[in-house]
Amino acid sequence: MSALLADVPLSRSVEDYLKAIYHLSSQGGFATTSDIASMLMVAPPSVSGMIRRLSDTGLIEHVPYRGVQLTNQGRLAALRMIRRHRVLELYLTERLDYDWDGVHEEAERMEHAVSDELIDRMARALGNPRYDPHGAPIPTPAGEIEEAVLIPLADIDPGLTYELRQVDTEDPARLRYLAEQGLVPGKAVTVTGRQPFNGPVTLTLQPGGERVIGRELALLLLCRRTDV
Amino acid sequence: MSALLADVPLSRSVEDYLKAIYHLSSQGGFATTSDIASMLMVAPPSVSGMIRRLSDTGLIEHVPYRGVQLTNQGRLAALRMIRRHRVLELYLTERLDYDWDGVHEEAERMEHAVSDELIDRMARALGNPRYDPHGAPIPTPAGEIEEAVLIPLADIDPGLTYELRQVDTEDPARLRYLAEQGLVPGKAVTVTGRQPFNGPVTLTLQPGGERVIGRELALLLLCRRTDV
DNA sequence: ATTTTTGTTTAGTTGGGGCTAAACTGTGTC
DNA sequence: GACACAGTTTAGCCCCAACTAAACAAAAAT
Repeated sequence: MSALLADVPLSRSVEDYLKAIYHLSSQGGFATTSDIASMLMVAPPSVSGMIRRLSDTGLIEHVPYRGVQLTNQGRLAALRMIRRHRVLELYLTERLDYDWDGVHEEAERMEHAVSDELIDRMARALGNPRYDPHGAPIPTPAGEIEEAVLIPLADIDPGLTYELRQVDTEDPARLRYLAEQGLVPGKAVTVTGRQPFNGPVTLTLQPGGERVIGRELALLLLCRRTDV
Repeated sequence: MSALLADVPLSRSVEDYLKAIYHLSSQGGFATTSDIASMLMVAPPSVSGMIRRLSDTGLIEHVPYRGVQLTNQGRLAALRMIRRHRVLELYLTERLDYDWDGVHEEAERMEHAVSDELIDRMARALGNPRYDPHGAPIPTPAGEIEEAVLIPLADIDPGLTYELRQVDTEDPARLRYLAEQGLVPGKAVTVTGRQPFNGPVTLTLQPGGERVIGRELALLLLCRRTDV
């Protein structure tokens, strides 16, 4: 009964809304109209209109004046888009020499046009990878996604060793800067000092050495404890 | 003055219309409303509407009740789409193991979504190829395309040797059959007999051997003289 | 407990790109 | 020259997905 409606192909817009709602409601709560609007760069009334259509087709649930959440069906559709996006990003960097700061835009357009078949072929060609170039987990074709508990570098315990697992931005300028600094997934990091009042964080990279970065960036660098 | 209008991105539909008009008017003449309609699977009035928009933006010229032709600007836009399509088809077959009978549909959707950048990267990865998997010439980024004079196998002189250069269909069933028969670009062929009244053609393949094919297919197989 | 502010929704409009039904043209036939 | 017919165009409609302006709810401030 979950698939009462057939697999009607979704429009480009619908796919974008579902992805946005997925990201905005990932930490449990509701995605609000204005958050969706600003993420998609449209006016709030446009979002209200789309919310009506999406909840009519059963992809989201809407609590007026509070926000929306994905239904199971909607979450699956969103995860399918996220899989597409991340496989494409990885394929473009690995096989067509894109830089990790340039793939987002290209993948953003392609994800709406390619077939599941192509995505699966790309994934196979890459050895069914689990992470995209920014360290974000790639959902499986069945819609399962790894839910790792990661801690922003801004908040990790000084002295302990962590692995930088994921860089949580698609902004080309930030990504370029971080790559220059060697702050890429897989690196081992230890925080050696932190200035008060949201000041910069001093850290040691292995391999690499000393770095000082601002809090804004330190919030984007998601880490995991490695030593016990 | 040819580029009075900026490089406004064209819609998916507009791109499809330009491609269709290019193909239909390639042998000199006008593309008619109903030919465009049946090629794009839309109703004739829809074509009339689009013709208005395209000629308003200067991409085509319209002679009422006669048909349309591409302007220079329109031809360039069409050739850009054809380049995209053919590079994609070749990339998918060469790098992602698609069969030559399955690439068309995928390329058809992707060609509207990818950047010129990606197409050029794919072309570079393939060594700037000149022909797609069906032997059709790939336009250059500047919009130049090879205009070879090819003769349908149905019409070639018996006894002489030709090279099969291009297979002029995208129909998966026909393509599959032709591949099974070894009728792929690059093969050397000699016609050894032809039945009257549009009957089948008997030919020898090198390498391969004897084949008998109907006239319908023989019209799709485009050949070039090889011996002097 | 009102009032103000902020955020959301409804109402009404626009443009792209389809559609059907009806009017019109051009061509070929008697 | 008149007519029939095939093909083209116009008229009028629909859906999607955006927009602005205005009405409405909820939360914050007085």
